[in-house]
Parts: sequence; C-alpha cells; structure tokens
Amino acid sequence: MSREDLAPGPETATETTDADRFTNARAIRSTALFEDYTELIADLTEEFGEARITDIARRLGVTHPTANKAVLRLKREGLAISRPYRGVFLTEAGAAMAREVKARHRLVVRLLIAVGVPPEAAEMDAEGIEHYVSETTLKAFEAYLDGRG
Amino acid sequence: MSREDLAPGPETATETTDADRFTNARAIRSTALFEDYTELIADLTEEFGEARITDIARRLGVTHPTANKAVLRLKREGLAISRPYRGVFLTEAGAAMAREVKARHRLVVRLLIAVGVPPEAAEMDAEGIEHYVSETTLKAFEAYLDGRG
DNA sequence: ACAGAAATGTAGCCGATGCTATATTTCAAA
DNA sequence: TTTGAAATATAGCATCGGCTACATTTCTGT
Repeated sequence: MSREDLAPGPETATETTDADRFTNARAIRSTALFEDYTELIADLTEEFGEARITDIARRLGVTHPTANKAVLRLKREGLAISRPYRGVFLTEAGAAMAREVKARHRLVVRLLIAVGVPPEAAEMDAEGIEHYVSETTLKAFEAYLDGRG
Repeated sequence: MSREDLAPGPETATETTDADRFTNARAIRSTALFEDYTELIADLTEEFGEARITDIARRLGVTHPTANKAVLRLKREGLAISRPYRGVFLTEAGAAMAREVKARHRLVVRLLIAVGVPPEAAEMDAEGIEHYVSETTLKAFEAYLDGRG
C-alpha cells in the first residue's frame, strides 16, 4: 500500500512538491559557502589589494587550514586563483559571483530594515537568508523598496 | 604585521564582527536539517498517525538510507523515538521544535507575500530562509503583518 | 499459510567542512 | 644577514549527509 493511494495531497500535475522545495534548498546550501568566500575575497582585495588566507580565516571565524581547503575548492571550480604562499584572487567568474552576492545581501538587509527589523539583527540574519532569495523574490524586494510594493 | 594595525575596520569594542555572523550562520546550517525533519515528521504523523521512513524520504527527495541515518541522529539528539521496522515519532522536544519551525515557516511565507513575492516563490524561498530568521526578526515580521510596521 | 512485494535496516563509499598538529616558506627586525 | 615570528601548506582525523548495494523484516493477496 502506497500513501498516495490514501491521500493524494494538495499537489497535482505540475505543482511544486515538497521534495522539489527541499531539493532546491539542498542545492543552495552547497553553493552558499562559495558565495561567502567569493564575497569576502572581493572585500579583502578591495581593502588590502589581496586576500590572504589568514585574513579570510579570521573574518569567517574558522582556522586557516579550513580556509585553505575551501580556497582549493574555489580554485578547482574556477572561481579563484593563487600561487603558493601568496594571496588569493578572484577570476572573472568569481568576481561576478561576488558582485551578485553582494547586491543580494544589500537588498535583503534593506528589505529587512524596511519592514522594521533592527539593523543589527538585519545584518545577522541576512548572512544566512541572502543565499536563499530567488531572482523572483529579489525583484519583488526591489519593487517594494521602490515604493511600488 | 597584522591587518588590524592597518585597518581597524568599522567594528570596535562590543560590536558584532563578520566572524560572529558567519559563525552564527554555520551553527544554524547544522540545525536546519533537524528542523526540516521534525517539521515533516509532525506533518506525517498528523496525516497518517505515524511517520514512515519511506514517506519521509519521498517528501524530502532523498533515498531511504539517507532518511534512516538522519532519523538515527534525531534519536541520538532526543528529538525522536522509533522501534525497528516501525514508524518514527517525535519526543516532546522534537514536537516543540516542529511547532516552532512551523510557526516560523508560516510567518516567513506570509511576510514574503505581504511585500509582494508571488506565493509559489514565497513557499520555495521560505524553505531555506525560515531557518535563519531570528527571534528579533520574527517579532518585527509579526508587527509588520499586524499593520504596526 | 505462504510467497512475493514492500518497507526497513545496514554496510560501505564519497565529498564537504570543520579541527589539530606539524612542516615549510616568507617576512621583518636586530 | 640572519634569525625568529608570522603566514602558509599539508597530513590526518571526525562528522555529516548524500549515494548504491544488499540483507532482513513486515505486509498483503491469493
């Protein structure tokens, strides 16, 4: 006996299922770390002219071996480049991701503040929320902030 | 030479640092899965009187060994109980988590829709966002939805 | 009652993401 | 210039969360 026989549930035909949503969330979870790293490397490069492993690690609150391993993955994915014992730099793809993430971050913070969230909490929560905001939702946020919401 | 010497940055004294935010986000990431499972087990129990591994797996879009392992972790954490080859049930702690998560989920979806996000996108994005919404932000959402925003 | 189907459990693999401990290299100051 | 400190790299460990393959148990229909 399958449960669908007993209770088809609200979803029919082409609707989005629970599984779709969870699968989507899992996919995002796996890219969130890359987004954090590219954004941070962009920040550090702007501030200091380069992003050093030690600084990356300190800003993220992890040990440097952890940061180093993550940078290896970034390089493998074509998002960053670096030479041994030297700073890390973003590729064009990495820089593009960083710009995109930063824009999303700012928009999420602005929206949270606009609906009454204290700035400190908005910054804190945005750090996690930003990764899950879709293009559609982003557009809606923009419209809302432009007073058309 | 440490970078703090060159650029103290905006944070001083008791302010929240980047590292604090990222550490917070990582902590949440590690509980997000438990929240998904407890919420789902609560739903299935209400619908069918029990939550079976196969149904949990299908709803989450994972294989049953994956669901089984997660349930083992839930049991280890005191959030669920089960006997071999039988359905899974929440402990009081698990049920409390489920109630809390469900309330948060509904509130996030309502807020997203209120600021103009299409319901379908709101449901999709809420699945990830809900885990990162703090108590403070939740209160702000409530106030906003009550027209006091 | 029993055979086959369905559900559940277990073993073992993999990659991601954290850690500590230990090289190695670079940098800075005497 | 050289030497000690700082930064970086690497090795090895653990857990999580996904998978496939296979064993076991329960359920169901004849």
